[in-house]
Amino acid sequence: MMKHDKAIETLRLKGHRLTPQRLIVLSIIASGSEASGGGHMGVDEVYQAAKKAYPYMDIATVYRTLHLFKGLGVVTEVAIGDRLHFELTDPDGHHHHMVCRVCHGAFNLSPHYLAEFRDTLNKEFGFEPDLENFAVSGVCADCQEADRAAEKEKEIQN
Amino acid sequence: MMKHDKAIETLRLKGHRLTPQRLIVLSIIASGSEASGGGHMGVDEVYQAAKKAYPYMDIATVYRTLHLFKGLGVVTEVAIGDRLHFELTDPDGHHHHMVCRVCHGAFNLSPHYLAEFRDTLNKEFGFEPDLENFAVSGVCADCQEADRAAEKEKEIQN
DNA sequence: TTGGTAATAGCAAACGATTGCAATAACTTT
DNA sequence: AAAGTTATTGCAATCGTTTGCTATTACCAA
Repeated sequence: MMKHDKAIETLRLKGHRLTPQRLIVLSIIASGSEASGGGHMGVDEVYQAAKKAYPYMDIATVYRTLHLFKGLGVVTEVAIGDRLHFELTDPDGHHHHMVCRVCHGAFNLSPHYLAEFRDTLNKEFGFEPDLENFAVSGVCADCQEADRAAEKEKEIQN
Repeated sequence: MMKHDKAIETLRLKGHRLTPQRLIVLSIIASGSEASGGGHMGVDEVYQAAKKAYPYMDIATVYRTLHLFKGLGVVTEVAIGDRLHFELTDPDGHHHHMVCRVCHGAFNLSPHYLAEFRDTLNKEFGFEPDLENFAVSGVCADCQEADRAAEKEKEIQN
């Protein structure tokens, strides 16, 4: 609710137009961030929901709107299993993600785990990393466990 | 030359067939890694070169071959500005990349800068990150400098 | 050396994502 | 309130990449 209004204000301040399509996408992302699991929404998920509210909605508009919001810092993009997902930007400061390559789950990662890494790249190479939308791919604890169990199963069969 | 033979051996050992297409792609990647700048090759770059050696070469074959090689550890994939690039895997141990969002340049990053980060994720969350193909996006020192110069230029005009 | 078989190549269609373009509609100005 | 300006939309074409299918071909065994 509050974030909603702030996002709309941001749009106006930067001279962008307040179209129904943009408001729809915004409200979908906002609701998605509170309901269901994780808060991330896939682009098609957003598109399908938007079509319900406004049947002429085009997928290109969804993409353009999400990228606009991303540029304004209203939403955050996170790549989950090679597909783009979006969520409302965390107002309490950015967080990062660990994305499991097996189950495609996304886990939050506090920024302080990366602060040192950023410092090092800065000082050693003068390189300024984009860590706002940072996500590491890997395998989560559960999937590692499941994998170990499957390995054992295999051994028994031999 | 040497890496070449080792890669071919790896193919055979894992039961993959030695097709002319695969040998062509391998030699192109190998030559690309030595010549020109950086050693990374874009997929289309590989495709165009492969067509010269074998005109019937298909882009799908190039993709499938590169992914096969990647799975075997023969080549390393690095995402440069949202496009996939490939290089022969560094035999002296993996290295990582810093990719500049502005000039699309890729800079090598020694693995020891990430060792601590991996340890932390492991211990804190049980998460095993995929750092073999790790690349951070950001802005390199030169482009930061150019950006600052452009800013100054702008101020003078006002 | 030949024949059998399974992996692979080539083609075309499909995917998710982006872009060019003409028509529309949100904002500004009067 | 109406007209003008310009951003934005919807559509279709296109991008880079992946996938299903059938014909081909590398490899193994006889």
